[in-house]
Amino acid sequence: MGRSADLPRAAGEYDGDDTGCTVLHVDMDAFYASVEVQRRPELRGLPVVVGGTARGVVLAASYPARKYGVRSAMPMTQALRLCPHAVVVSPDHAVYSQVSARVLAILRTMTPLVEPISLDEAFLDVSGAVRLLGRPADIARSIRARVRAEVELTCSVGVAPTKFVAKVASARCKPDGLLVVPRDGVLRFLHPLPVTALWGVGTRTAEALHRLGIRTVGDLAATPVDTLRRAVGSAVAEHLAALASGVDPRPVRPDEVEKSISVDHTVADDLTAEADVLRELLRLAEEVGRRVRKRGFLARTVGIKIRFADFRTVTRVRTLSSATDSTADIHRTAALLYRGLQLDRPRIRLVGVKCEQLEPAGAVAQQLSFDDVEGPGRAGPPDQVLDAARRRFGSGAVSYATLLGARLPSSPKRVDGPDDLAAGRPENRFSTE
DNA sequence: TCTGGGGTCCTAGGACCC
DNA sequence: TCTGGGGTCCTAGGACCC
Repeated sequence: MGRSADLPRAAGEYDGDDTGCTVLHVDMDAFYASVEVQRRPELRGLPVVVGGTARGVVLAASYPARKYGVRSAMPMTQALRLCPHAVVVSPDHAVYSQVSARVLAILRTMTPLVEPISLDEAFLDVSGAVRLLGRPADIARSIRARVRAEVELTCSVGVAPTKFVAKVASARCKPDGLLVVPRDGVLRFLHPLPVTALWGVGTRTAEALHRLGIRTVGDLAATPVDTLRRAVGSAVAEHLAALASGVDPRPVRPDEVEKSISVDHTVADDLTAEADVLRELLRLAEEVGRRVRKRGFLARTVGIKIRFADFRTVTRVRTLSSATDSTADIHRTAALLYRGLQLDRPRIRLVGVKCEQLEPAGAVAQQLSFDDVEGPGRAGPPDQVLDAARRRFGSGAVSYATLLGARLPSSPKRVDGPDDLAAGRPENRFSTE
């Protein structure tokens, strides 16, 4: 999403010689904004900013908007100060996913070795495709032409011997560009770049490096690793030293398995009452549980995240005695962790729920007991019924009565009592709207 | 200026076992 | 009676990426 450092444009600098290149990095240009312009052609040429609420950040900015200094991840309020006449569009992830799938389908006709990084970015290992499809640079040109013709969007492609260099190359030729960095041009290409171009150098690490007088990738390459270790820790030091000398052994991995599933939400108005927080935790637990079940996982660890009005953030996790995919288990654990914080009159802006230590549901030995014939922690029929109803009737079709209560405050005589409401306890009953 | 939501990886301390 | 070092698991926080 163009989050890397703003690098000077250098299209064509090394175009042509693709000796030693096996990796392509394909990056859609201003992806969400471009999709919105495509859906509404009257927006073409206008500053378009895709972003959520007043408390949100910019998810994508069209190139006309970038002329005003608007960037991804910038607070929405700041973006609108820079560009007051920007057209603000709410994100529509379902549509972006569909467009992304069409792009990925094109990439997979080139090679099965496609590693998606996000909806708008992917790496390709084309080392096995050259005999069939031609040189890496030709494959890159072919991808750009087909994405333009079939999806009617532009992308930029970096071609290089490693993932990291391919990624920097695509950032350097945006928008609508192609940049090839041959093996013997890697150091010449990397060393003049600012250290912030390195993968793994954010605000903090950049500060630490600047204190050592390191400003460019070349400076970093010339610094002893021991010096780096003292400044940024050994793992980061070794990682950066390798990247700066052009070494990046990470292969393109087409099938990464996720290690955690989480949902968090910044509320429009800070929460103060425990009942409201617990109700939000239930809503999030439902969502996380549904996704864990959809992926066929069981989770051994459940965690919460709480961010206060002053942006201080705390996390708590608990490892369960047996893995679970049940909304009730997830919510019960989340509520326990929240109560354990013993907060005194908190003002909370963000609440999150996370499942970790995921295991394939089939591979986990379920310990059966006599009074729990479904197996401890396993989703009982209610979760599955809810999941099925949502698939069939839409995500808003069914919900826990406690959550409905939040939307229907005046509903008369409900099935769950005020105690349940206060506790935000998931009842196994559900309602259909 | 006032900071989303989805993730990954690293560090460091403490518990516990051998 | 006092004390060692290594390995693994758990937890909290932080940096970073898209």
